[in-house]
Amino acid sequence: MSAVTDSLDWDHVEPAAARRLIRGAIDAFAERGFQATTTRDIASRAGMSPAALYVHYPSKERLLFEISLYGHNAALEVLRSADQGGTPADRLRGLVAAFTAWHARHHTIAHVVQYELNALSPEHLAEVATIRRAISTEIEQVLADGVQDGSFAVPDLPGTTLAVLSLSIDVARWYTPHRGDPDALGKLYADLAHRMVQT
Amino acid sequence: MSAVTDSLDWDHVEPAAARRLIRGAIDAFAERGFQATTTRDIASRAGMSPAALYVHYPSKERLLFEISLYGHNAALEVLRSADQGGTPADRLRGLVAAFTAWHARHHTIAHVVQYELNALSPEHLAEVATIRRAISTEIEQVLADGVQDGSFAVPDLPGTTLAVLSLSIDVARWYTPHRGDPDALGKLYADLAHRMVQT
DNA sequence: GTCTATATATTGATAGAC
DNA sequence: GTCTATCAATATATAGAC
Repeated sequence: MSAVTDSLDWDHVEPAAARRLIRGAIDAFAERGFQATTTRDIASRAGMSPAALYVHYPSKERLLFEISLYGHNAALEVLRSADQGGTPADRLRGLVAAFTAWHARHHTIAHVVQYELNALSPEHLAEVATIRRAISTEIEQVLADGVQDGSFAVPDLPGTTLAVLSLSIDVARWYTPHRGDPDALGKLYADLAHRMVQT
Repeated sequence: MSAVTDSLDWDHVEPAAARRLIRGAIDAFAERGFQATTTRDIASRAGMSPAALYVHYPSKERLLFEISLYGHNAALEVLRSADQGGTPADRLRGLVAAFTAWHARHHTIAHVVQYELNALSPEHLAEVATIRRAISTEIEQVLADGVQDGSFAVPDLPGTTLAVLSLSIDVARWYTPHRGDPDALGKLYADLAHRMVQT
């Protein structure tokens, strides 16, 4: 995984105060949830007064949207970068390993991305849902390719796609750094996902 | 699955007003999350004033605890009832099918059970965590038995236990009734889980 | 662009009548 | 056991000085 596609340091956010707010919001949302997080808490983590937050973002929801949008795009990019060609088996293993490791390595933002969707406005949710469909399609296409060339047996393609995605996504629910190396977890899950579909 | 062990109609809660509060709270917590749910909303769903809630429960958190405790016990009971003996493969398939179908059929309460843990008080969380460990042990033991008799190949027992649990638990995140029959989903996931570990 | 101070709304929970 | 009325705390967001 390249350093660029895995970059989640929010260096593109300017000025630095806005970046501190994003980082503070991610930590707060992941720890306590969107609704339980106060703007005072976010501002405090960024080292400023509650009022200063509104110079950079018009609402708490907008902060969540920026995080969710960029996080979803980062996850999609990781998947696409991981598709290195080769047999469907190789490709599936690469996708699952990368997607799983991403959810472990970036478990804080991944938690916000996967479990705070219902706090988004309907318009913002729709925008994020487009990216989620693209993520799902990446997995489904590889499974379909494996069925096509006979290397996979998948009686229920949508259901199995969802199951493979579930495996990786649920990592954001339980992962903490003390639970092991993200890449090792990625390899384990790549193996398990491959076994689920191989002929 | 017997009607008794799958019963989640809260008939044991008396009087009826308290039962209406529990049911209203489950729907509200699942729809909006614990923090975003107001006591007014819960009372309104139960057809009473906000003040009447406190006659039956001392706090909003206590309502969540009652739901979480009973929900966890119901999930554990479903797992234990599903262990009908036989080969490790038969037992694993039975456990995964039942546990998955339960999360689909009772996706509303399952969502509260799985995703509102951090809203519990430390004491209440500790009580629920005991049940969660028992649930995990049920799966782990069957996998260990399969390794023992040579029918399963599981290089990482804790990691694979977590992966099997993830598959079922994540159902509570995405399932809605229009996404298919709970029992059919259970059978699909039983098959996928079995393939993950079979030699 | 940050601050202090505050407007305005809403929250969880309580008091007291019936 | 339910109600109306309300308290006290806290929330998001804004006003205006610097």
